[in-house]
Amino acid sequence: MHSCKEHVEKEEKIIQNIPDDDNILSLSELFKIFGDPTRIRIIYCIYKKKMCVCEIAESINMSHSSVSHQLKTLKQARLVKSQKEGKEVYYSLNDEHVEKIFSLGLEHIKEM
Amino acid sequence: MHSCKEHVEKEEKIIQNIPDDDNILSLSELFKIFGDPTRIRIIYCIYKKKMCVCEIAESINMSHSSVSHQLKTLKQARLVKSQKEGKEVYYSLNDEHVEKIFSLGLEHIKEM
DNA sequence: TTCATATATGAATATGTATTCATATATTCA
DNA sequence: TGAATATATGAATACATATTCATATATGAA
Repeated sequence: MHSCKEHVEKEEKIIQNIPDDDNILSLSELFKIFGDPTRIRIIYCIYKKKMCVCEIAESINMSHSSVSHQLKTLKQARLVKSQKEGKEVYYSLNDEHVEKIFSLGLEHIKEM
Repeated sequence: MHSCKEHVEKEEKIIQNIPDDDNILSLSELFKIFGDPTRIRIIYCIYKKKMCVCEIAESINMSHSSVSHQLKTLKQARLVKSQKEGKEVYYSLNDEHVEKIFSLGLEHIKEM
């Protein structure tokens, strides 16, 4: 056969198929957001209807502070949006892809 | 209106829509795997054809050791499979969902 | 067998991050 | 105005993890 080094030279075009650094980083950042159980739970909470921080915290049994921090993360990633109503701030999903990405993920783990 | 506490009592059914802990954890573990740029690059490498550790390392310009560690992670998550050929070990994708999850992710970041 | 190459892996290090704690701001109500 | 409630946030802590380094194993070639 041939050595590994020869392989790499012959297959250099593969490198061109890899998205550029910006896309790689954006993509991994996006998935990193979904890679935390608390954030998954929060997203499920507001999946069907908007909820305020207090409701979310009670529902998933986490501290208000922790939920607030994670909501900030989710908002910076533009996956949720917020809407102030009096004392309360209501959060809801901001992206139609979230549902699809979730269902694919669930499909995957159910087949494993 | 009504207080936040009243809200939570009225909406208790929302909790039932949240998948159980096992599924939440499996889902976040799955996305966590995709949440690292090195692993994303590796997956792109072996997206179309199997590659050995050495080829992957050269392609993404990472140390063999680092790539090997990450391949172990990917294999434990059952996203890649390996196949020994002589001195070399070839890795390839092990899941038809990966492609779909990636395309959705790319769709998302391109619209942001 | 000896050497070179390919891969794997435990340990150490460095970095990132989730949660908690204390505190600040804002709103509503008495 | 003062008290209670809802949310936000900086700092500290605790924990997870990506990479490196050193080393081990395995295969093939000389």
